[in-house]
Amino acid sequence: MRTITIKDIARELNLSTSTVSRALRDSSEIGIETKKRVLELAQRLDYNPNPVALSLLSSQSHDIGVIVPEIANPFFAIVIAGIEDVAFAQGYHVVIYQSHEDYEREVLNVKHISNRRKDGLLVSIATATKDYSHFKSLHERGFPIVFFDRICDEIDTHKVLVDDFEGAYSATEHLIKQGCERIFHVAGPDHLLISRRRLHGYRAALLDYGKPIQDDWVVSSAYNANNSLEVARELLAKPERPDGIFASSDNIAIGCHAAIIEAGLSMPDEIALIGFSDLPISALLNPPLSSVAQPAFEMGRSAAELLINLIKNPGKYTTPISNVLKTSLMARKSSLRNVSVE
Amino acid sequence: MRTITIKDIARELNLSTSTVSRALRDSSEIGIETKKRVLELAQRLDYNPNPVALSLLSSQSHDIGVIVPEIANPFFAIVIAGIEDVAFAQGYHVVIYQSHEDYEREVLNVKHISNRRKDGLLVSIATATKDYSHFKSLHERGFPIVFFDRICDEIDTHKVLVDDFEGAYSATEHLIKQGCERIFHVAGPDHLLISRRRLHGYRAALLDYGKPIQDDWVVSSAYNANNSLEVARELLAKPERPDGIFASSDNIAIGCHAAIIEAGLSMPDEIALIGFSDLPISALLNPPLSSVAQPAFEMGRSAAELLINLIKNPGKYTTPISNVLKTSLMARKSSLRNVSVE
DNA sequence: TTGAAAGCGCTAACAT
DNA sequence: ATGTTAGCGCTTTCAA
Repeated sequence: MRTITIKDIARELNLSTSTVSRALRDSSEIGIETKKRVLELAQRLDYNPNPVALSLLSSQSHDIGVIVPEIANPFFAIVIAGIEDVAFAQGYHVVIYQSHEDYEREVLNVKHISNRRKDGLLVSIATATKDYSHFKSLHERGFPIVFFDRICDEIDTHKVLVDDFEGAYSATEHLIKQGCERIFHVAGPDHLLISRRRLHGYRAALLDYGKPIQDDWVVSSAYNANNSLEVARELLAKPERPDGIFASSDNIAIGCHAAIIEAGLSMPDEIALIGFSDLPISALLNPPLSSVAQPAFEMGRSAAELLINLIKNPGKYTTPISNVLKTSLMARKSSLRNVSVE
Repeated sequence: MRTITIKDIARELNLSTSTVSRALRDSSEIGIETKKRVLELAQRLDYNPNPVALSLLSSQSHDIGVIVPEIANPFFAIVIAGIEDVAFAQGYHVVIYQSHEDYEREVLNVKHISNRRKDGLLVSIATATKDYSHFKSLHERGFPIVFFDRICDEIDTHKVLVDDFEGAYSATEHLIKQGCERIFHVAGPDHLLISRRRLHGYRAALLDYGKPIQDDWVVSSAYNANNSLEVARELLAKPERPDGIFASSDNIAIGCHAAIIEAGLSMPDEIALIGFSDLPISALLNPPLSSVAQPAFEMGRSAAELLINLIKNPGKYTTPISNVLKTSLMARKSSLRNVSVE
């Protein structure tokens, strides 16, 4: 697997490597004739500069690292597509890392990213993470970081998120307007900010509409369908069932959806259901799942733009931006009862 | 962002860099005392070897590249999890590339992988790819490649796949045994081997059971639910509807599922449906989707093992292995009619 | 047991 | 307009 280097070209053309290097980078101080000869040979030999050497020289890799909990979660897959969209156009390559919701793994990922001289980091933190020092020390060393979705409030850098409170509020409001009286919330893990904000939105809506707030109407689930399926089964087995459920994510909602069907209950009449994120699959369920749509692709784009900005202006202190994106309510059959128009 | 190098340690300890290097690698020719001092200081300074320098030196990156069409496809996400499982344990890092089913993109990915001195490549080819020369030239230069799932027959290297023919055969057989008479097949794109093999399995089963084979009972769809939803809508609008559908993948089946519900047809009584892959979501649909399960995680593990083997034994010619994994039929409500037991 | 020097591929002063 | 030299961080002969 011998690869062509600048040396090969120099030898063949009886030039020094620096001349070749300059010719290749189209430097103005190289003779037009020489330039042509170099370019032609490079072309013929299929010369490719060795990025590793470049990286060693410049301490830049033109790679940006992205840590997400799971790529299998379509929400993150779409965010990544948005990130790649911007990064690719700017000449950066996106290296994807999965924390698998595990703290140790996340720490390892961060270490890898820092050691491998990635130019920056985009991250949505793992459920298990309660200590943020691995991010903090990186940030303090001046390493460009942007948080998205599952952000960390303790670190003063750019963030991209949606208005979780408002999204949750409108989802709950929607259930209220559909005539639901016993609205439960299947929340995400407590310590994640998004879980708490969505919970607060749920509570605020109930409060505003004069509905009782019952602590035992809120149960918690991991952000995946397997876990929520179990949680929902228990919920539905209780004597006092909900007649409406707001799930903290679509994955959670999908588990609830399956549990409701399994229990032989009708949706939305006996139980109305709404999720959060509007995954592509949601509209294809039976009945189609209502959800609070998040602009995942746009979130990825925005995060990448902010990060690249940070990378290109090193040291320059810029006030951290928190870009809060809008959600929109997608009301579908899983929650739309035949009530008088709102 | 100054980072600690071997030089810093050498200076501080009044040693040469080579001594430090040797001490760090626990060379036997270094005094026990010196070793201790070096190790301690390295620890205290949080020294991390620069992998970029190592990579330039050794032409190895300890990275392996994986190209998949889309990480948003849960099948590939699971395969990747399997790959990471093996790679991680062997000290390799997995760099994920998406072709987005696009040929140009795939070529770029291959180029990146080769330029960046990745140690090997695992790949499942894009739908749009009809020319394999980018893989061929890499392979001819001795670069380790293993294909999985969407393999390329023209290149003589390790492959990991499932028995698509048999899986498709048993799915079709299952529909026949459920009493279906008009079994349609929503196939994948023609030129993909997996599509063709599944189509052949479908045909073979019909033939064996003395059922007619009708060309217009086979329609083609991209491997995603959006496209298959449209295809299925057309199918169901025709005067002579199917009473059974075998879809070439679960994503395709999910679109069909939604179309069948949308058309108000009952599943499995009016139309029985079965897919291929058994994605995690499939069992959660309403009605739950029957499918041919593929061991995706195992496929990833096997592919990674074969690749690392190839990497560790460079040049050594080994007869290419095709590891064909078993599928298993998951019969669920979308196809299970109340017929006498098979 | 340790050090000096060369080199991986490339670029950027600093010559000429 | 082109060449020489040094160096990015590290390992590895070769010397001592």
